Amino acid sequence: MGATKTEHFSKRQNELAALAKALGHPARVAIIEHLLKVDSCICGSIVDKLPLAQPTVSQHLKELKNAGLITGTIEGNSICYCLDPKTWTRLRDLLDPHFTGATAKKAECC
Amino acid sequence: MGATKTEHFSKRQNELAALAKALGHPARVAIIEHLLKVDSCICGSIVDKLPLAQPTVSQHLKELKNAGLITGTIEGNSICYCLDPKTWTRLRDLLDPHFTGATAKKAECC
DNA sequence: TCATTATATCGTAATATTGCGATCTATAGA
DNA sequence: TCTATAGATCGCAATATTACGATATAATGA
Repeated sequence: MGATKTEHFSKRQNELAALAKALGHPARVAIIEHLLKVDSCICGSIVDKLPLAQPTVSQHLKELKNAGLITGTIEGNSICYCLDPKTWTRLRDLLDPHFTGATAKKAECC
Repeated sequence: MGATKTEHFSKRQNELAALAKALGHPARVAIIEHLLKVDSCICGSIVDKLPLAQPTVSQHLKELKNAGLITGTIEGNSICYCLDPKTWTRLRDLLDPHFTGATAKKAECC
């Protein structure tokens, strides 16, 4: 009780759920959108852009990294975070059948 | 503390996060995929397809409904759940710039 | 070497999620 | 009306997430 029963679901379902979960917080969405905007790799100045304390941002970055959505590379004194295109492609592929199937439905299915 | 500071983020960021969060559990992904598969509206037989008790499934359905990803219509004695194409279109639109931007990045950005 | 800067980690409090047994509600059918 | 069935809701226990102050780590520059 309380713990998600991941073992009862398929690898694919768990994979999609894990990626979606990583995006399931506005701070993490904001981080992603910031990385998109600055285009070049931004380092820890992400902290300045968010209304959260440094340890909290660090924790969110860690979760995004664990999910594979971003990478972090040591750049001298600081860390360079950027989006990982591989994982985003994967997420798109995982969601594509859902988008296609769901939007093909008639609005008043029931 | 412990409560997400949603008010500090944009409406768009919160909207995307809420949809992603709703998909952030394998059971809910499984429900969505089942609804996609049966194509016609399936009712409460979803419970039989999942390795979870009826109250738990009901709760997951509620969350998907709150997020707007599915609709539930009373059908005599039972309830007919189906995907809501509007919300799926919206989610695709919200994610599209991310996919486009992220996959356009060179792999070795750092 | 020592101070500074950048970031991660620890520890902890508040809150949210997950899961389910028990129970409630509402419709269907006898 | 009575009973059965489908779902929702309640209440609780276990666990996970969110947030942050304090502190640790590691590279930079004086």
